[in-house]
This record gives sequence, C-alpha cells and structure tokens, in this order.
Amino acid sequence: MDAVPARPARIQDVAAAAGVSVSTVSNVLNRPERVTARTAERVRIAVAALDYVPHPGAAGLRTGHSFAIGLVLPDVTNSFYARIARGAADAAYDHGYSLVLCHSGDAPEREQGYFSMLVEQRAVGVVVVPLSADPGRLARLRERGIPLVLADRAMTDREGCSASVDDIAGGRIAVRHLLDSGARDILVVNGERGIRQCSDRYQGARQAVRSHRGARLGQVVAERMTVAYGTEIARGLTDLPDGVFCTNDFLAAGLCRGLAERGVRVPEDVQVVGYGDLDVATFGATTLTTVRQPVEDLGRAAVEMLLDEIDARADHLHETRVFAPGLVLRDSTRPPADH
Amino acid sequence: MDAVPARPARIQDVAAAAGVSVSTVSNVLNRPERVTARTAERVRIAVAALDYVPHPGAAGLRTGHSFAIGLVLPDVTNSFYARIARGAADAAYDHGYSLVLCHSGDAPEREQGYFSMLVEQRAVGVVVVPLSADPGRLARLRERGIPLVLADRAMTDREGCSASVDDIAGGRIAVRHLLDSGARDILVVNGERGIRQCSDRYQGARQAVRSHRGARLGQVVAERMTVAYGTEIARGLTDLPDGVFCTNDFLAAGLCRGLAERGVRVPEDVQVVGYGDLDVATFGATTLTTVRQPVEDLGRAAVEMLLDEIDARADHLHETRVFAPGLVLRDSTRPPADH
DNA sequence: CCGGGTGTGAAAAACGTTTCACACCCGGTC
DNA sequence: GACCGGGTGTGAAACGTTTTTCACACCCGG
Repeated sequence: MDAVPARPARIQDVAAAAGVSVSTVSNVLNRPERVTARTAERVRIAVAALDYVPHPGAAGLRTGHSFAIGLVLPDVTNSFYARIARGAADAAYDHGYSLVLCHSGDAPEREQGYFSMLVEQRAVGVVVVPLSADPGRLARLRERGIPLVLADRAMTDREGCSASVDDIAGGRIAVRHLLDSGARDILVVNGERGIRQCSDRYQGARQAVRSHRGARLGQVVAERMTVAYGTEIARGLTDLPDGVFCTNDFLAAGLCRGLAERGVRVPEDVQVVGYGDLDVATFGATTLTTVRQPVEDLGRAAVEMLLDEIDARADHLHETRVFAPGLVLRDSTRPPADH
Repeated sequence: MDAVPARPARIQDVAAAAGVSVSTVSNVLNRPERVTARTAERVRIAVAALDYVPHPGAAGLRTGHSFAIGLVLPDVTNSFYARIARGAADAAYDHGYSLVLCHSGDAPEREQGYFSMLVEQRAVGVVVVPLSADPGRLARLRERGIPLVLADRAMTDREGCSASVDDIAGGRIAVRHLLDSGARDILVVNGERGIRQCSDRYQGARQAVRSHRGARLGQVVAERMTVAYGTEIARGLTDLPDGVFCTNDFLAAGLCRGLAERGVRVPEDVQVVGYGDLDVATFGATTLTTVRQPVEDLGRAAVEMLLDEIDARADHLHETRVFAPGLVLRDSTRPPADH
C-alpha cells in the first residue's frame, strides 16, 4: 500500500514515531537490558512499522567495526575451493558476517589487488587460500593489522591461524587399507614432486608400507593429474602391482579405465584407491574407494578462528588446525580381511 | 620500519601533512580537475607517505552509495553456479565493486535471510540465481528499491534485467548436428519434464527434426540426471536409435558407458551429443560432443547490467539478455557431411 | 591604479549511528 | 525530612567523509 520509500527510515524517524529519544532507540537495539520493557516494546513497534534497518556504515563509523570478511582463493570453479567457499559462507552467515568473494584466478597481481580492496573496505578479517607459500605476499594485510587465516596451507611463521587437512595421514590410511585388503605390491601414482600435497601423501604411503612386513612400494609420476594421464599410465604398466594408490581421483578414474581396456579386473586383480572423493569417483564402471577430505570444515574453521581472533584480540592464541581425512569404501577395493 | 599503526590515517592527517585543508584533499581524490597540479602533487605525496585509504563507510554515509553487490545462488559447489560466480566476480572486480557471496543452499528461508542481510548492508544491487521462478520471493528487495538482476532465468515480469542462455537454441544445434552427421532416428534422453531447461532443450530438438524430412524423434525421461541413470537407460534400450541427444553430460557419459558394455560403438553405430560441456565430457573412453554454454558471460553480464541500472537510474532500460550456446565437437559424433 | 572576473582553496554542514555523561525520579535509609 | 543510590531516559559529541557555500588572492583590462 505504501509507495516505494524515497529513503529508508533513519533511527531518528523511529525515535519520533515512538516518542522517545534517538539514544533510547539505539539502546533498545543494542543494549536492551538498559531500558524498560514498556519503552522497548513501544520502540519495537515503531521499528516494525517503519521497517527500520540500521545503517551498518554509520554504525561502523562510530564503532570502528565492520561486518565484511574477505575470502581470497585462486578459482571458485575448482570444486575443492568451492567447497571451502561453501563452508566459509555458511560460517559467516551463522555469525552475521558477510563474505566477500575474491577470485584471484592464479594471478598474483590480482591477489594483491584484492588485498588492497579489502584494506579499503576495512574488512574485519580475511581468509586466504594462497597462491604460493611465500608469506611476503601477505604483507599488505599484515601491516594493516588485518587478521588473517590461511586455508589449505599451514601458516609457516606462526603469525596467524590456519586450517588444513593432513595429507600424510591421508596417504597412510589409503595404503593401509590396501594392505589390510591383501595387497602387498603397492604402486603410488603421484603428481609432480614439487606439489606439497603430493609429497605428503606419498610420505604417508611410505609410513604405512614401512610398518607392514613383506610389503613393497613403488612410485610413478604423472605429468599432469588428469583422467587421460591416468589411462596412459595404466597402458604403460609392465608388471602389475596388486594395489594402486593414486594421489588424485582423476588419475584413479583414468587408471581404472586403462586397466579395464587391458582386461585387468578391479578389484579382483588390482585394487585401486583414489584421493579427494571427487564426483569423478562415482562416474566409472567401478566406483572408486577414495580418501575424503573434510573441505567444508576447512572453510568453516577458518572463518571461526578468524572471528575468535577478532573477538578475543589480545588473548587470542594462534592455532594451526589440522583435519583428518577419512576413507570412503567403494568397489575398487576389496573389504579388509578380519583380524 | 614503522610499527603497526594503531589506527589508519584519516583524511585530516593527510591534510595536515600536506599543509592543506581537508576539503582540498577530498577534491584531489574525487575531482582532481578542481585543484592545481602543484597542490595535487603535494597531497598525493602525503597520501602515499601515510598510506592513506579512504574509509568507504564514511564516504558512503555522505554519498549514500556503497560498493557491495550481492550474489545469491543455490550452491557454489555446483560447477554451473561456480562459473556464474566467477564471471560475476571478474566483472565486479573490474568495476571496483565487491561481491558478497550468498549461498542459499536450496533453502528458501536462507535465501530470504540473505536478502535481509543485503538490505541491511545497503547493497547497491543484487544478482540472483533464484531457487524458484516465483517472483514473490524477491519482494523483500523490490520494496527496498534495490536493483535486481536474474541470472540463468529470464525475468518474468519485466521488472528488471536478466541474463540467461537459450536452451531452445542449444537443443536445436545439438540435434541439427546429429542430423547433419547422418543420424535420422534421434532419441532425446531428458530430465524431468518440469525442469524448464529440459523442456526447452527438447523443444529445440523438435524444431531441428521438424525441418528435416525423414527424421524421427523419440524421448525417454531419466529419473535423475546422473551418470548411473544414463548407463541404466543404455542398458534398457530395445531398438537402438542412430543418434542420441542427452540434455546433460552426466547422462551422456553414462549412456556411452552403457552402450560400450553392450558392444555398441560410438560414434560408428550410435552418435551421442551431451549438454553443458562439463568436465565429465572428457573423462570417458570416447570424449563427448556437447553443447557449451557461456556461463561466465552470464555472471559477467548480470553484474554489468546491474551497474548500468545503478549508474543510469532513470533512463535505464531493463534488458533480457539471452546468450547463444555453441557446439563442441569431440569423438562421440562423426564430422558432418559436406553439403 | 582600480575594479571585475576567475580560479583556488577553506569552513562548515550533513550523512546515521553509538556512547558518554548527565538529569531525573523514585524508593529506601539514616 | 534530607540524603543517597539505582534505574531510565536524554543531549550532545564524535566517527570520517563529501559537498556546498564562501572568501580571498590574483590577473588582466580599462
């Protein structure tokens, strides 16, 4: 029935409508215990009638507090990062903060551009999935004193919180499962050595094999971690292992297809474990046993640590949270033998 | 070398450092033509020395203008929506706006919650990928006069801009390609009839077949649009068509696998076209010819129309932009015969 | 040398909120 | 009966900008 209001109602309008002072309205909204139930009720009615919504810019001006937190990541299109974003968005929503999506797209200068933007916006904190491990690039935020949390990468210099998943443990449980299911000759199909995740997962695999007498471990490195390269590797294998751990589901899916082409049966002849529990794990003829990472938790935890740092300020302890991955059992491995 | 500044510099500090008035500093920053080059230079030096960054909240308070635009979508984890987000983020970045990620997660009440949040934040505009076609749910934003653009769905009531892809055209080019490549007995493997995209794509398929004498069209509806259901359908097919158009790449990938199981060769015996150019299109033994949608453009265009509406205000014309999909040729179809 | 026009910079108000300090009223206590 | 104190509410300043209005100095022509 009302026309579109030319301008939204201000606190002053509410005060006038309720017949109280501006400060009383503010008190009702921010410190209800300081005001009589009767007055508060009157004010609340006026608020509702005028559809009054406080102006956060003005409030922030006075309080010095804003409600924007930044999320900087290389590529939302990558499902891993998207899952981080989802977790972060959920946590931010739950706490009444808004999440500013910053898509750095693998370009360092763009990452820096976003950092500047977040500084300008007076973001209250930033969650970063960094492009590289170089902590220097975070300087722009640091020197402004903007709290910072790293996701998917441990903070190297103890200057902030971080949330990541334990890739060593992931490699360990993957290979331990192969061993428990009867495999003895294990092959790791890995990505490039330089990638931290890859070397960690391999290290976990080594740990598992080492603690199991009679088990052997080999490794082959794929140029790129794609389905096609996985297939390629399966074709090139000369003597077959009885268990394969691919450090990525794309490789695993491709490998399974390549094995099928050769008439090798999975899991009867060769058991395969992938990593990541990506969609592709369920696309193939035999679904993949794989390592699932609690990626949403990464984003959620990052935001929550950030908010803790903001609230606690002085007595906040930087924390390096490491999440444990889990195993998803599907058709590419046999059930473990009972002990 | 400086310690972390207790508080960021204000415009007043800059004025003092440069030996000019506050308003001059503001003029240098916002209307440089109103001030002497010499003075401007002095001010700029002071700005750099103090690392001064204007407080957007304070500025917005005065100007009534903010730099936040909202992006409301069902699920960032879905690659389609993620691509919209990427396009939107890029466009927002280019224009100096920040994008607030709102992850409604298929929950209407959460979508409403985000709308309220965006109203509170005084967002300057919102891009919505709506959960349902019901325009009533957009009321909260409308009554506040917040400009609104729909992505992936045409605005039904002409009350705003929208960006979407032409699914009818998509179905048409898919099936026309099958016909051009020699197929005559076409089967559409579709999703549920109620989904607008599905019925549009089927309609496009019908158009293509109709304008081609001697061609037949059949349809089978999959309960869900997944790889598994695609395989299921391939297994259940009694008399084989020579061309299949799946309205989704998951179905297509599954179908190809199912056909392979039966010893049916793709594309020699049956040609297959998918839809979406999802990752899965390149995962299988035969890569999928598919319809590629310019999804990033959707997000980008949505943001740009929004900004136009904000700038132009009075003389802005609502626009319904429809993007044309294209065909990606791969191994699941034969090359078209020359004419 | 004076007056008018022009261009440059300054002063001050306004944006919408929070919060501190204070005023008031009431009941209870000495 | 006066004082005190707790509980409620108000006034006003402050947050950091932008923008309008205004003053002043300078230059040039008469």
